[in-house]
Amino acid sequence: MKDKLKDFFAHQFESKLIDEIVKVGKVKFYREGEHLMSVGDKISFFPFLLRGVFKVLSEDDAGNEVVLYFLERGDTCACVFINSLSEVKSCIRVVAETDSEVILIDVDHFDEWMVKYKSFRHYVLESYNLRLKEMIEAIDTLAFKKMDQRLLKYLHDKVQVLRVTTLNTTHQDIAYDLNTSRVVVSRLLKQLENEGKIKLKRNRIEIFDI
DNA sequence: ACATTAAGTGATT
DNA sequence: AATCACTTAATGT
Repeated sequence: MKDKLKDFFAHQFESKLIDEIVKVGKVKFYREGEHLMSVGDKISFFPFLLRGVFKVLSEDDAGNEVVLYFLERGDTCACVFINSLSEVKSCIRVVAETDSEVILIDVDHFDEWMVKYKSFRHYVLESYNLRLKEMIEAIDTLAFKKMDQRLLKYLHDKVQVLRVTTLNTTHQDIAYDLNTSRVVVSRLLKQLENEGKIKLKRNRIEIFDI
């Protein structure tokens, strides 16, 4: 297991840092649908995603939720960084899209590593930048795009991160992720099917070109 | 065969 | 684009 981790980080971090990660990190498995973090959770660790896909959602008091972006191998949750420094509670929900493997590091190491390791600083700033970009993209689609375009982006993103052409999901689940109604999703999907872009079956969507 | 859940559709706001 | 009310289709027991 340790060698596996070393290989995983080898191109990213200096070896001393890798040793520390291996020493203090705890590897954890998440089943599809399990929460890595819920709204209101106190953040006591930060994650490196080793395998699998997570989706990051924003959720309000009324229970409305919207998918912001997906996380994949090598990613981390930048929202955590903001919160790592102070004792803030999570403003987002992170849910496993597939069975996943994560290495968790206690936030206590964060400050120290930021000072000690250049590669860590770079990694943090880079992923922060990346998440910010995705966040802006998410805001953009939410504010300016109509539902048909939002659905297209959703399907596109999902196919990309999961590296599949067939999604095993229901119209209702998509509706939850986009915070709209099932009927609307069904109609828009039907339209895409008529355009020859997808093929619909029960609990399944085959995607040809998006 | 029957019940349950997913998906399709017209009409209305 | 949302909601209602209803139908049809697929799937599990």
